[in-house]
Amino acid sequence: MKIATWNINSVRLREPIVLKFLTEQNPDVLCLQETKSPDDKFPHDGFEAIGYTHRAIRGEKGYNGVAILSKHPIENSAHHDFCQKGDCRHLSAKINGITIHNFYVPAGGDIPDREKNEKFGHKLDFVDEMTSWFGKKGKAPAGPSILVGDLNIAPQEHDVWSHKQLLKIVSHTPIEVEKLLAAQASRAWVDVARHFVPEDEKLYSWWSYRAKDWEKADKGRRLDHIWVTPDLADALKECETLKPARGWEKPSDHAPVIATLKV
DNA sequence: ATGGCCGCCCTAGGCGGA
Repeated sequence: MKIATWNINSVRLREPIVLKFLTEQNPDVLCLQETKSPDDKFPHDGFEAIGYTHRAIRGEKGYNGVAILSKHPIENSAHHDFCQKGDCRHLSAKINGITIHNFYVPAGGDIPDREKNEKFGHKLDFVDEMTSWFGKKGKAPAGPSILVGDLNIAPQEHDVWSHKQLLKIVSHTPIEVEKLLAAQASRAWVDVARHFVPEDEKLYSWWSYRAKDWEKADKGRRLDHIWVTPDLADALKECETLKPARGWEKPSDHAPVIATLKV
């Protein structure tokens, strides 16, 4: 099973490169974030035509939005309303007996202080709720699971271009990292990218639109993650970040991350 | 931090992204 995650920053605008990605990489499942499309305007037809005949979508106008495209039947899909905002930041689907969670964690605004910036508070509360929901007393579904998405936190020193310069920048502050690691511990989730790439090697999935030359500057962050429950760890075969996709025509600022499992 | 770019929306400046 090949599963991919990609923050697409408008699925309608970027339908052509999503189709290119699906055609070239042929994943079984693709989880999208920031689709920025209400459900009645989701571009189903192109995905249907190339074999992604099973889809779960949860979108809203203008912001957020998540979708799961699959070549295999979706046995059931569900949504958990983190922070009770009624927004579109989580969607789960059971495919081939595995529960897949697709997350778009709040970005958190600019100031890393919940007293001065309520978006930062929302982000921290969202990740706390992930920890409790997946914890022993939580209501998240049991069994083999894969958690993917734009978690908007780069936890490790070499998940950012400069650990020192980003310590006070939202996405890499110690409080965010602490909370993300707690969420990871809630089910002993295995960080798939780091399962294959040593911790002292730089690894990014996002490069800002603002850099004049994103590739040359290479000031990236690893914000997009794939986690699996420990019962799936032995099945892990490979994990790739498709960096060239960041340079495709009219790209997203995120690159897709792809994991392959022998299941 | 590079705050220089993107995409969305009651089409145009404001909001959100990170």
